[in-house]
Amino acid sequence: MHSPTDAIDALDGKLIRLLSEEPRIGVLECSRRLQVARGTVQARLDRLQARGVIGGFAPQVDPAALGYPVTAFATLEISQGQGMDVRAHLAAVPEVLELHTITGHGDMLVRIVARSNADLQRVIDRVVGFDGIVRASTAIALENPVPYRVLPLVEQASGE
Amino acid sequence: MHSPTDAIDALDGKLIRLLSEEPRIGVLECSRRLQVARGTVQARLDRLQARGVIGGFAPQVDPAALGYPVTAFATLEISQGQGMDVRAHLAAVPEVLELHTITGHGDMLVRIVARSNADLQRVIDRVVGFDGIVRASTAIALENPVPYRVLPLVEQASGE
DNA sequence: GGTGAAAGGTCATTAAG
DNA sequence: CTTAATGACCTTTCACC
Repeated sequence: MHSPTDAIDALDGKLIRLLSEEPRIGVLECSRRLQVARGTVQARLDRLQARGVIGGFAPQVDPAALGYPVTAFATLEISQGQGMDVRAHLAAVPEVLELHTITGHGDMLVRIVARSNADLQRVIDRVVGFDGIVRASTAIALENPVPYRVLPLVEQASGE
Repeated sequence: MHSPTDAIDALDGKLIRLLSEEPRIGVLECSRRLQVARGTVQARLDRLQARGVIGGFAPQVDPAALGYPVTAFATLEISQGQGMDVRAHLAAVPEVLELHTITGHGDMLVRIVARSNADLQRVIDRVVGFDGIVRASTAIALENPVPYRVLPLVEQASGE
């Protein structure tokens, strides 16, 4: 980390956008489309990965296509001092895709998936069936008008 | 959607896990490690992508490394009939990474990021500054004990 | 820049449901 | 009989030195 606010420039932004839209193209093809030398692209990619801007190129798996079309968000109230145990418990549940601790009364926000609305009950029971979880409120996700995205942010950060 | 073959088998699961852990290895290397023919790996990959199980191989961008280390979740209450307008408005905000409609009183759940806690105020103002948004409550994400993951689900779905 | 190596495609054969 | 896996061959393309 060289500077505290290391920003990315326009070339970085274009590179990320290009790779996001057509991930299977290689370094050489990128250099052609961006009108820069291939070494430049290679260097930028290495730098972006070294700085953690690009985490990796893992395949994006869709839980719905795996047979888990139901998404829900659960807010959990945790009793004092039980946080770590609850984390370990939640991390052991495959249907727990994501867990954040949030501001509030020792609260956690959990993203869970299930095979059906009926199955969601089973998942919730498993999630909240643990000492230290005082209260839980669940909201089922109906639609997803804006699926997870980062590109608009990349373009803003790179000043395009 | 409810096709009888929407399950993945053990080979699919191992393939996804292998590609998730080491995305840089190619099809040929996968075939060697999994002890199957290269054509098999390619056929499985094509099938997984055709069925939507694997969405793509886009680079994973970390908003924090982009200069947006603050994550928050906002729950919005929408007045009747304004849903579509609100969606378009939220989709136009780069800091809005994700938007779900959820069960409740015409509610939406929004995942947003900001450059700092102070900057979060600006983002929230922009998010909620729109006719049709009746009320908003925001929770700042403090820690992320379980970052978004799908592998445990893949292993469960493939019966490993 | 040049070169060894992979990706991507097709094919016939074989195995299994 | 339908679907899938396999190994062989070929051409283009890329990654690495």
